[in-house]
Amino acid sequence: MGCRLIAEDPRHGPVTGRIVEVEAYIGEEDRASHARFGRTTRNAVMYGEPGLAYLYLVYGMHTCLNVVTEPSGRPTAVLIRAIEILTGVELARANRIAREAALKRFRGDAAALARVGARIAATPTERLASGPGLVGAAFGLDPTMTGLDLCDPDSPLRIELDPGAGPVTVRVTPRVGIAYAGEPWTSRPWRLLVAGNRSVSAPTGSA
DNA sequence: TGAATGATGCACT
DNA sequence: GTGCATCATTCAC
Repeated sequence: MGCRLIAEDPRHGPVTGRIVEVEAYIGEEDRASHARFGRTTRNAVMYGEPGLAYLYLVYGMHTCLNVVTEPSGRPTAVLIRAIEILTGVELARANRIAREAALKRFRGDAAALARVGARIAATPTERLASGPGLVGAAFGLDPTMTGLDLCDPDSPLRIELDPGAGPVTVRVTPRVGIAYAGEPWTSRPWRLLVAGNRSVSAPTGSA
């Protein structure tokens, strides 16, 4: 929280933004975590070095970005749920449009594509990455980026301190979309968000 | 090999 | 507020 995410596009430059909402997934005992079944091919990187990126496809279409947080052998990760985009805004919009076009397979339906373009052009900048799937779309992320070192200043996908960020109030709530996990995991206050920030995901963002 | 199921977002009512 | 798109990953057989 309070750091910046930077995604370098070799052709079009970087998109950067401030992380304003995250969720923690802690250990195999956390029934909401991808590590709840133990180590698998998909989640192996969660057992790796802290600072590595873990990206996966959810609901068959959205890419979510996580950061491994604890030393090797203990599967923990933080899901980046929302970002306030600071630079590369137009590239972020283009990424959003491209992702949605790919998703809907318009097959040359120019009118439908134009409607998506118009809607995203009208989306306020602060809502371009206000959800975990939207972060993936706006920053042009995909699961093949798993394993990148987010702490490496030379990495095309990285996290840096944000000296420009002033003091903020951090609010905690239960995590979103994990009803299947059961108690006590559904109630654990492991979602963190910047209070009052307009880039926080709806609908619980106002909580 | 097969079936169930999501760490979601959008269109429509 | 409800329904749906869409498929990799997972577990059970």
